[in-house]
Amino acid sequence: MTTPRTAARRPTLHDVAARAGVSKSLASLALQGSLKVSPASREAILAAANELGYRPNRTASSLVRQRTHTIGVHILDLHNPVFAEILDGVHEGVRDHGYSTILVTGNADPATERREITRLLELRVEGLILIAHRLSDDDLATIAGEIPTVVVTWQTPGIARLDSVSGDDVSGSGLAVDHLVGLGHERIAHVSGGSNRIAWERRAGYEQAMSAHGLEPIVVDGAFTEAGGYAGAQSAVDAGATAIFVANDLAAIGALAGLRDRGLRVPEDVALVGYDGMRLLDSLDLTTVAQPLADMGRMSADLLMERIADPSRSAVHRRMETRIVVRGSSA
Amino acid sequence: MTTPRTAARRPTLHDVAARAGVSKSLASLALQGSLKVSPASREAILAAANELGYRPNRTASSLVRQRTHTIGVHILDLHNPVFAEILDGVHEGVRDHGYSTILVTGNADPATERREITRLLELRVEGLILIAHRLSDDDLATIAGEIPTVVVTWQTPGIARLDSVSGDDVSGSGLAVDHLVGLGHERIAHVSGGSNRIAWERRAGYEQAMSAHGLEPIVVDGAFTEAGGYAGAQSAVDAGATAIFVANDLAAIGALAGLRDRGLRVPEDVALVGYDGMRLLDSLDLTTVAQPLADMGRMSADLLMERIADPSRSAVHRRMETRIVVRGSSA
DNA sequence: ATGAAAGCGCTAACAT
DNA sequence: ATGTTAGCGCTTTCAT
Repeated sequence: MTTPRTAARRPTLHDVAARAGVSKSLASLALQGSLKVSPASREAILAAANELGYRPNRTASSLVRQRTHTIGVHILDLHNPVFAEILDGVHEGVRDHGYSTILVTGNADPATERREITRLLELRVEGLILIAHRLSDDDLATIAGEIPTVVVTWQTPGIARLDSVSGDDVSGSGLAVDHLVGLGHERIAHVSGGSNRIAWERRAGYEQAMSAHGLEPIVVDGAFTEAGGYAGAQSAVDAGATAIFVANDLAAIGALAGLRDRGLRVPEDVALVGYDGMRLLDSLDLTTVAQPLADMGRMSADLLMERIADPSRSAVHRRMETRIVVRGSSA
Repeated sequence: MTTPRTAARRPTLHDVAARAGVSKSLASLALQGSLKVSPASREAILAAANELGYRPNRTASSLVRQRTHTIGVHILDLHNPVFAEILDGVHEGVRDHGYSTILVTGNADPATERREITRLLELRVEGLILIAHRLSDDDLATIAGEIPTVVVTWQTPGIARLDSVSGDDVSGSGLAVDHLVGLGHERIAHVSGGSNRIAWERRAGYEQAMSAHGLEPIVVDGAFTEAGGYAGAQSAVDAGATAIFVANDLAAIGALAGLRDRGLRVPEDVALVGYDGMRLLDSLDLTTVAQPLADMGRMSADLLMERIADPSRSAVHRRMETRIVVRGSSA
């Protein structure tokens, strides 16, 4: 237990110095572990700090140092485990470079998201990693012009200084189609992910691959959510599909439920393939197009550090390798 | 697009004031939307701020205001969707009271966690919400003595000023056992959640309920992870169980896989019940003991606000209502 | 090895 | 309605 303090006010460096009988500056040096503080003073200062329950005030030190050693991270949606897996890599990378992170989320609401990212900027984070976002290109350009920024999950070419890390969604979808075709399926439906960049790319990849195989595409509306997958899968079977390629893993889990509630078995009656590669799908025995999630996070941290070192270099866009992980849902 | 700035330095209030031809203080007032600024000045100031791409520096304003309007939130593990659901409630509650949040996680590693929470304190957050943690009682007491703090998911009685929001894990487990007994099961196994407070309580609830029904408890080691549930479920069937009560939902998903890989069907061969009530389980058709997750988060924000208003009131511990949600895995 | 002084960017009396 | 002044808690020259 620490020593009681006089009501509200937290002890400051001034208090510590006074108690140790030294100047503020010496106390500051000592707490930073400087070598030019005599052992006696150091000891007295450390003891005083301890007795008072002193906590350095970072807002004050950031202000004078003009550095926060902090990276701001925005996550689109905490409910999708995919983002947590990307975040693992981000954390590891950022920490290795001696930075800390502040995490915020807009809960997939554009207005909230904008507010939260603005707050990060006002907090003077030294870099920004956006694990998916709903920002306009204008906002994105403004932000990237102000502070080193990297976007994970897709690329936005044409914005100066904005780096990105993404998978190749077009070819990834092709992998899913090829796999299903290889299994002998012809009526392969795609449950889309809605109206967003990633959903379009995955859909385009699906359509390209289908026509490359001389097959008729069957696209049904969906969303990157369980509910979207649930309804989408049912529409797909109504359209006569024997195999379904769902736009992401979360929706694929919903699709599983949609099929079950129709009394259909997977894979006997309908084959199912998802997209993203979240770990949970292993337990569910669902085939998926897997992205190297943690590596993507790690890579985004690395790119960010490079841009912090050289803020004006031209934008770099990294495409990560995607592969298909075949499991029981398409056996 | 904003006006280019002279290399690195961000514009300050000083720059804005100079450009608008007024004093710093007036610029400050205007940007805060004060009414005692003439329309002409206001306009000039806003225009200048806009042209310069001015962003208020929060570290500076927090320092002088002695307030951050920020609540620190620690999450044990971002991979477990349960925590994201609790967080929804936290966000909503905190926002309603005019605060923002800074989110950190220790990734279930005690050392990292301690560092992250320390950082929150140094950042001068005005309150702390711990959505599960691995802190020692000593650390917890120190922190709660310094700053309003509430722990979600379990209670730690005997620490002054430390509030909590939790479910009743003992009676919750009883609900699971009662349900399974009602279905005619007698060989009901429990896959434990490891060596932690919550796991012990759920196990104790299970054992109490079993003996109340005159049944022999069968406890096998597990963990709050998919891997734990996978192995645990297989041990349970080896021990002759016809029904399995798993310590949490994530492990229950693992259990599903474990049973599937043994060629066992759910619920025909083995009935399965989880604990937590995460939304995902609806899609998976898994029965679970559900806690009102978002409500728990919301409640923790409310308690925190009450404690901020009255820091010295005695600790309050809220127990939330738990209920069983029956689905196909125990039909 | 130690202290005095200046100042980071901002706000809040207190003048006027 | 607007400007002057004095800090918030800290770090960092620059003396000594």
